[in-house]
Amino acid sequence: MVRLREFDEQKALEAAMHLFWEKGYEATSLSDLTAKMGIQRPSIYSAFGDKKQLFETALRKYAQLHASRVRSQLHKVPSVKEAFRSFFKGVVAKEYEEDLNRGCFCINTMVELAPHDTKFEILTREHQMYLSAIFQEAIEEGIRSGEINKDTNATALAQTLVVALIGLTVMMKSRPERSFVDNSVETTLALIK
Amino acid sequence: MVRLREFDEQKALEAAMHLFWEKGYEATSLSDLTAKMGIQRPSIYSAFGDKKQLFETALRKYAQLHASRVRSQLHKVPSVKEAFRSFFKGVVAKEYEEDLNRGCFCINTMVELAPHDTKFEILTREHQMYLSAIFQEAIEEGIRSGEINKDTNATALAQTLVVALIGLTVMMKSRPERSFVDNSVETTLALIK
DNA sequence: ATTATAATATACCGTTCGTTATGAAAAGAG
DNA sequence: CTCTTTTCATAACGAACGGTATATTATAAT
Repeated sequence: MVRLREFDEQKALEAAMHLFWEKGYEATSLSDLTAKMGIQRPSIYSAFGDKKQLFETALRKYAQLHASRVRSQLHKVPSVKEAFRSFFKGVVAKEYEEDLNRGCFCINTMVELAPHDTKFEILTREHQMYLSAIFQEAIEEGIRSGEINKDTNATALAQTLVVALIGLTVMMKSRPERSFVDNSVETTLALIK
Repeated sequence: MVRLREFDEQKALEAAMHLFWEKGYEATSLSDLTAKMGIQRPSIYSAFGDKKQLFETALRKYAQLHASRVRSQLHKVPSVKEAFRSFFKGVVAKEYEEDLNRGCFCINTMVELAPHDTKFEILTREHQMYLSAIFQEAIEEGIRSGEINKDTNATALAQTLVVALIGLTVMMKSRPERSFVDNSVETTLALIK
């Protein structure tokens, strides 16, 4: 039992995550990975397995970070309606600030891998379900506090907001005029009554 | 001047379109293409140029077919509201009927290529703008006929429906329970008042 | 029938792909 | 120090990639 690992496994994984996030699975080569992760090929294989396994590990890490980020963003403001508004506006603002348009790693994977790989179909579906549950809890809290109409179908509304979020994120990859997404956000938020 | 082309160029292009649609750009190889198109590599290059050019031609063909299909679907029923309902329900039904989940070729390209290739950023954006214009015209017709509230912002509503359509199409790639998308469709359609 | 031209089919090009065998370097255990 | 074990770096593996040179086949014009 000797010679400890010289590289930071979590740092290397984050580098891989950002690379797969930006370029997708197929378009990311092992040469890209070794360059950005700062380690050699055999180190990748010994620490993370093959390319698909590394991708899966990176995606799981992303999903965790993303879910906790969404959860905290939604509870930053006392008003639920304002929380959703600032959340959606934040997503839009962030995407328009960046030069490169990475969107959401999970959504990218839903498009690239989910249709041909059951493992990623399940993984991405469960993440969306989790987001939907987060949304639903916030909505139900708004109903209890009287901020949201009490005959609101919280489940259906949460699911609709998840779909809208996906649509927005994908739409922004084609860089439409800002007004397009702004209009869409405002119109969608009007569903929270 | 001599020896006419033995293969049907449009048939070959359609085969390429379905292949790129199903697998995306990177995951589709020239061997896949020659197999499905029924022609050899040099025939592809002489008739369609390189892989990227063939992809672009296939996507343009898809966009034309898709736009005309959407337009006709939206004008099949006299009531605009019912037209949108049957359109969205048709999209959902079709996707759940199929074994393989291809989604929309243009949306797939928005995710895979638009962020890294300006040509496809523009091409996919313009298609979404065109769809939005088709939606908007239908909404305005509904306003004129009195079926839709006259203080409706037709532009914003059309843009919102496009975003919802994208979100639905992508979400279905993870094969969620049918109720998820059904709820989402109904809630979104409620925006047309 | 011969010639010229274009489309086919075969086979191969150099690269790059994901993966791994090999050996040197490093460090705790005896 | 010596042994043992794991990590690291180099380099190579076969396979598949996108793309093309070559030669054969087929046809319209002369």
